Amino acid sequence: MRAAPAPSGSLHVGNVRTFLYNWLHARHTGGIFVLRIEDTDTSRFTEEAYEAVLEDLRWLGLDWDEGPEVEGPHAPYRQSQRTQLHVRAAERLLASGAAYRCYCTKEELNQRRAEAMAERRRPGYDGRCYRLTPDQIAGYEAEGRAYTVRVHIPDEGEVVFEDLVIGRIATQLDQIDDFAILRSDGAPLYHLAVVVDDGLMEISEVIRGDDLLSNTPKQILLHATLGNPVPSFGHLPQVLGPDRKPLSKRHGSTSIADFRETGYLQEALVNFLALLGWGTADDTILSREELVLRFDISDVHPSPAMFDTKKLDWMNGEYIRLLADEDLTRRVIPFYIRAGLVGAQPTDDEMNKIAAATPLIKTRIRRLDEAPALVRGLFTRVHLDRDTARNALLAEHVPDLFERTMVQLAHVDPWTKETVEAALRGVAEEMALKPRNAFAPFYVAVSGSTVSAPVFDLMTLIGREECLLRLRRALDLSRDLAGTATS
RNA sequence: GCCCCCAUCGACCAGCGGCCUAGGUCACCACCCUUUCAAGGUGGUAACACGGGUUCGAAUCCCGUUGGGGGCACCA
Repeated sequence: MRAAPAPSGSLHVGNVRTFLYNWLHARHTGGIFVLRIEDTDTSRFTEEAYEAVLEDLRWLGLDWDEGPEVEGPHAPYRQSQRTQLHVRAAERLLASGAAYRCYCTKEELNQRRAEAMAERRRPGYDGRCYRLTPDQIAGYEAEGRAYTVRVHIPDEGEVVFEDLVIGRIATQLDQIDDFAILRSDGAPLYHLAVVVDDGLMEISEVIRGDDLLSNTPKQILLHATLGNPVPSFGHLPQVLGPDRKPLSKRHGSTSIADFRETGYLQEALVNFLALLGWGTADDTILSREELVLRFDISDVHPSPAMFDTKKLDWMNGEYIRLLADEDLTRRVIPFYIRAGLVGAQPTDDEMNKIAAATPLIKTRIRRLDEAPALVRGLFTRVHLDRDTARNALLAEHVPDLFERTMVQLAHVDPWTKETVEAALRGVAEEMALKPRNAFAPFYVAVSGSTVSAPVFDLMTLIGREECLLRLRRALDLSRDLAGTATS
C-alpha cells in the first residue's frame, strides 16, 4: 500500500488531519508513506511555505518514507519539478486520440458558460472542438490560434468506485464534461498532474478531502486512459468551525505553527485530530502507538466533524500532566522567555526557580502559554493593581494578619515550605480566621493575583527578605486603602 | 439550474436488525476534597432531524421531505 498526501499550501487543522489519516493508514497497514508537495500554485506556495510545511510535519512527528529530503525511487517529489512528465502524458493522450485540441478562447467559454447558466443548463464545456472538421482545425492552426488540450469523455456509461470511507459512488458519464488537462500556455492542469504523479509513484491509496469527491470520476477515467492501475480512494469530510461552516481563516488561526506557539503539545494535537472523524467506543487518550494499532480507514465517519477547541484544551492539559517534570520544564522555558520573566539565557538561579515551579503549574495549565502568569511573582515584584488590592486587602483583619505573620516569618528557621506554612497557619489559627480569609491576602501580596501557584511555595522560593518586603508593601497599601475608604 | 455527499446528547465518538431503559469523552450543573486557581473524586442534565415503508422486531435496511456541505474552471 502506498499513500501520498500532497499539501498544496501551509499546514492547518484541515489538511493536517488529512495528512494524519494518511499516515495512520500507512503505518497501520505497514505501507509506504510518500510525501509529495503540490507547489505549482506559486501564489500560495512560496519557498518559505515549503520550509514551514516540512517543519510542521517534523514537529508533529509525521515522518515520510519517500519525499523531500529523504528522497526515493520516484523523485522529484515536488510537483513543480515534474511538469515535463505531465506534458509528455498529455501528448501521449493527444496522439492516441483520447484527448484533443480545443481552440475556444477564454472569452468564448465564459460567454457560453453564462448562456448555459441563464438557460439553466450545466455550465461545463460543451465539447464543440471535439466535433471540429479537419478543415476547421487547419483553419485555426493557420491562424496560429492557441489551444488547450481536453480529454474526451463519452456520454454513455458510468464510473463506479468503492470509496474507502463513504462507500459505493456511481457517476453517470453525461455528468462529466471534456475537461482541460493542458492550458493554452502548455502548463499541465491539476487533474492531469495528480493522476500522472499518482501513477508514476505507484500510489495505491488516495486519501484526501471530500471536496475532491465529485472530481474523482474524472481522475479515474484519466488513470484508465493512461493505462494506470486505478488506486483506491477515500474521501474525508470537511472539518467544521464552531458555526458549522467549513473551517477557514474566518474562524481565527488554524495554522499548526500557531498551535505550537500557543503552547499545544504535538502529542495532544495528534491525538485530538485523530479523533476528529474517527474514534473508539471507550478510550479517548490514545498514544501514537495505540492510534496506529487501532486506526482503520473504513471506520472513519462519513459526516463532517466540528473542531472543538475546548476539548483540545482539555486534552492538552491531560498530556501536560502526563509529562515528566524535566520534560515539562524544558518545554515551558521558551514561554517564560517570551513572557519576559527571564532572559534569553536564564541564570542558574532562574533555572532553579523554573524547575521548582514546574510541579506547581502542572495541574494548573492547559496550554504552555498559561504558565508564566501563574509564576510571575517568582521572578518579578509584580505590580499590585488597586482593584485587586481593594478586593483582597481591604478587609479589617488584614493589617493585623500581615503584621503578626511578618513577626513570625522573621524568626522562621530553617526557611522551608513546611516552616513557612506552619507560621501562616499558626497566625490563622491564633486569629481564628477561615482559610479563605487567612490566605487570600498573601496570594495578592506575593503574586499580585488570587489566581496563582500555591502561595506557600512561592513564599518559600522567593526567600525571606523578598517575602517580608512584599508583605510590607502590601501592608502599606492596605492601610492606605483603608484610609481612603473611611475618609 | 444539474449532479454528488452527509444527518445519534451543545461538541467528538460508540452503535453495523434484538444485548438500547441508547454507552464513553469534552463542555455544563451539583456535591466532596482544598491555602487561591486548578487537578482529582462522586453524581446529574442532555440525542437517534421529520414522514412513510420493509421486518415478529429499526438508531441501525429502503424511499421521500427538510436541513447542511461539496462539485459542475485554461484554480488546486
